Amino acid sequence: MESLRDKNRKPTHGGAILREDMLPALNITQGELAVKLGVSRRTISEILHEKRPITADMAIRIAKFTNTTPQSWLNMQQTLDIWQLQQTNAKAYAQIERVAA
Amino acid sequence: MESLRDKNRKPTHGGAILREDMLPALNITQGELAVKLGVSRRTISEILHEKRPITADMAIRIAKFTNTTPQSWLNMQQTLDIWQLQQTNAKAYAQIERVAA
DNA sequence: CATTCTGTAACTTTATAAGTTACAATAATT
DNA sequence: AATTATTGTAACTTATAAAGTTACAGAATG
Repeated sequence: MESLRDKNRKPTHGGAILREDMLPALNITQGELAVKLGVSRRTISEILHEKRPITADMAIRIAKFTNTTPQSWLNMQQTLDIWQLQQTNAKAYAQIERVAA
Repeated sequence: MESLRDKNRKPTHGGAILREDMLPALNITQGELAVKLGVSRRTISEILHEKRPITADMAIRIAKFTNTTPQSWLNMQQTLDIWQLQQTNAKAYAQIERVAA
């Protein structure tokens, strides 16, 4: 079974939102965006391709430029980070026992 | 003016919750907690003293052990990260202009 | 007072975000 | 079609920081 709310589904990367929704609307090149945000073109490119996380610093920059909140970007990243760790560290986490409620 | 909701106030570190609420209730030593979570005693000590962030990995470990959610711990950390960056990088962020809505 | 627990210094290892430069490939413009 | 702009990415470097280990002094506990 699959659905939009499938918990096992890989969460959305902020870069996808940026790439699919924000950038087209802004009508701006990656190079221009990089200058606006004060980062390198490479950083922008890699975020758009979901090759690196949106860090707290990047979230603040993107948020300011786009009139959104840093939290909205970081929450996405966080959800993804947790999902990824649960995949890669499943064994380690399975060893942790819950305390009695 | 100061209040609990003061936006300029430094946000709470997850370590404070752990130190003040969770640990006392659990009746467990730092060393024991470290073993339970599968990390070093030093890591626990420093988190309790708010000397390091609660990373995604730590959030998952703490959450599993205490029957809470990784998100709740990471959200706190995130809010703190953003607050701290806005203090230290204020100049850089001030340079970023907002796009026309 | 003896044992346990805690804080932290010193040091090492590992990971990774981010920058710069460069170049080939693709896309857009005239 | 030819020119120019834009993009993706490799190679390399730098900087930061999370986490571990060991060790020891001081505080707390029994």
